Parts: sequence; C-alpha cells; structure tokens
Amino acid sequence: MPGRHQWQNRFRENVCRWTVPREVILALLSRTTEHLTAKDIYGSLYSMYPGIGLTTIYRTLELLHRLGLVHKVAAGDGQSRYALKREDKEDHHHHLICTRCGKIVDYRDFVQEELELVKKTEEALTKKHSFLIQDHNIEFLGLCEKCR
Amino acid sequence: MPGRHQWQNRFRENVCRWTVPREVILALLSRTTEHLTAKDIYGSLYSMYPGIGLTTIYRTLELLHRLGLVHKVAAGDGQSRYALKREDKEDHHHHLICTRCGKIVDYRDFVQEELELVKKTEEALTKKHSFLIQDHNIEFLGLCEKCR
DNA sequence: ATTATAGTTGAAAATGATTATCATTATCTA
DNA sequence: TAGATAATGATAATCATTTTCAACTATAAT
Repeated sequence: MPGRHQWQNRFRENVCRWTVPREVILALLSRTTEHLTAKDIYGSLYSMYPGIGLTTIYRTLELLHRLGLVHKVAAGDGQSRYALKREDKEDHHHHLICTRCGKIVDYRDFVQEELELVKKTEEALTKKHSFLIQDHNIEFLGLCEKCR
Repeated sequence: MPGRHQWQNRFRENVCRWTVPREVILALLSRTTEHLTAKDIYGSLYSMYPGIGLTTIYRTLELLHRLGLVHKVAAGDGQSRYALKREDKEDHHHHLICTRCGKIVDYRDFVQEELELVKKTEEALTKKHSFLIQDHNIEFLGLCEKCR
C-alpha cells in the first residue's frame, strides 16, 4: 500500500471518509497497471470482500476520477475502464485500443515529443475556447492480433 | 449532395444496398461538421422523414463506421457521436470535449506537428504490437465555459 | 418487365452499463 | 461516547444500444 496515507489525506481534504471499500478498491488499482472495468473490479474483489456492491464500485471510481486519482477511458465497447494515475513521470503513456474486444495496451513511445506538443496545444486551446482542460488522451484505435 | 455517387459505389462494393434511410443520413451528416448522436440525427430527420427508426440510424452509423466513412467519438457522457470524415486534408482536426455536457469542439492547431508524430507512432505501434490501426484520436478533456 | 434472393427496415422487446432511491450502517468530530 | 452526516448496498429505474422477427424492397437473373 504505497500512498495510502496520501490518499487518506486527499480524501479528508475533500470531506470524504476513508472507508473499507475505498481502501480495497484503491489497493486493487495500485496493484496493477491494467485498465479495469467496474465489473473487473467487482470480480477481483469478490473473493476477498464478498459483501461489496457494484454500486459502491461505480461511486468510488467516479469519486477517484473527480479527485484526479484515476484515468477513465472509454474503450468504445460500451464500458469505461479505469487505471490509477502514477505520479512518476516515467509512467506517462497513451493507449492502443482494440475496438472489438476492448483490450487496452499502453505505449510509451515518443513521450518527449508528445509532451511538448500537448503542452503547447493545451495552452492554445485553453485561451481560445475558454475550456478548463483537465486531461488529455492520445489513442490509436484498431484491431488487436486476435480480433483482426 | 457532394459525393453521393462515390458513396453509392462504396456501398455496392461491400454488398450493401443504396436505400433511402442511408441516403438521408449521409446527406444530413454531410450538411454539418457537428458531431451528432444517434438521437440528434433521429430528431433532425423526423420532420423530413417521420417514418425512420432509431434502430436504422444505429445500424447505418455502424455501417458507415465500418466502411470508414465516419468518425465515432465516445464523449464520456455515455453516448457516441458521429461525424463524416472529410477527404480534404485541410479538415484534419482533433477534439476538445466537455466531460459534463458532451459538447465537442474541433481544433486545428499544430496539425503539422501532430501528423508527423501520429505517423511515426503509428508505424512503431503497428510493428511492436501487431495491431491493425484504423484510426486515432487526440483529445483534450475538461469543462466548457458553461459547465465550469 | 417479372420474379427470385437476400439485404433492409422498423416496432417491440431485450440487454447491459450506469445511476437514483432509500433504509441501514459506519466514520469522524466534538 | 454520542451525534451528525457521509457511505454503503440492495433494489429499482434509466438510458443507450442491440436483438428479434415479420414485412418490405433493391438488385440480379430470367
């Protein structure tokens, strides 16, 4: 449990309570780099914590997203997938998404150039369109080896 | 109706028939640069063509997407939005998406740099992960002026 | 032109992800 | 420890998208 106390504090700041479901969900997310759906999480947690409700998982994920702790990705297969944001810069990455099965592969190529471009673009767009930009996505869509 | 005959041919090649609903939907999409939901389209078409069914709209949009004629964008508000692909290079753009109301703004800044990066990345990823890449998205997520 | 064939359509029902409701329970503050 | 209130989880409700299926129609062959 790496940033457990940081999380607790982050929660308190936002008038949120530190509860068992929240801890368990964060712990699960921090153990993997996969992008999980709400049901993935429900399934993984079931053996450890059979009482947990799907509703709570959705609510918690939404909260984490609101607090900026997770990335939310719409894979185009109808479900949203979530992954913990890693603070460490080395981890910056984008997605390669299979539009048939929803599989998400992370890639980290050309990060430096991406970051420069993203930064420039973000500044320009914020001014031009009065948007409050919170996140960005660069994704490539296609078919994975199996689905091709 | 700009590319009407091209569309007809494109359809024939794929064992698809050229029907009234399909023509009407394509005509509507070609009249705007907005990103429309299935319901938007249903609503717009209703006065002109009251008989059309939502089902058909979904089916047609999926077909157009499969034929590579439209872009499909998941705005994160639960609905998919569709826009006709324009062949003309001047039109290349990406999206600024409001995660609260689903509004999509196109932008065309730094296109040249983007295209270079995209091309390089696409080549690298295709090889490395055996993906068949069909499309890409660069999008910035946030809150528009009204939703902020 | 007529017909046979397969692709299309639209209404209704089904599905599946996500959200709202609400009584109960748990966290945190004083 | 008690009280205020946020969080939980079961259930029902929403809402976008799909499936089903009988009726219809574009197209190719006759």
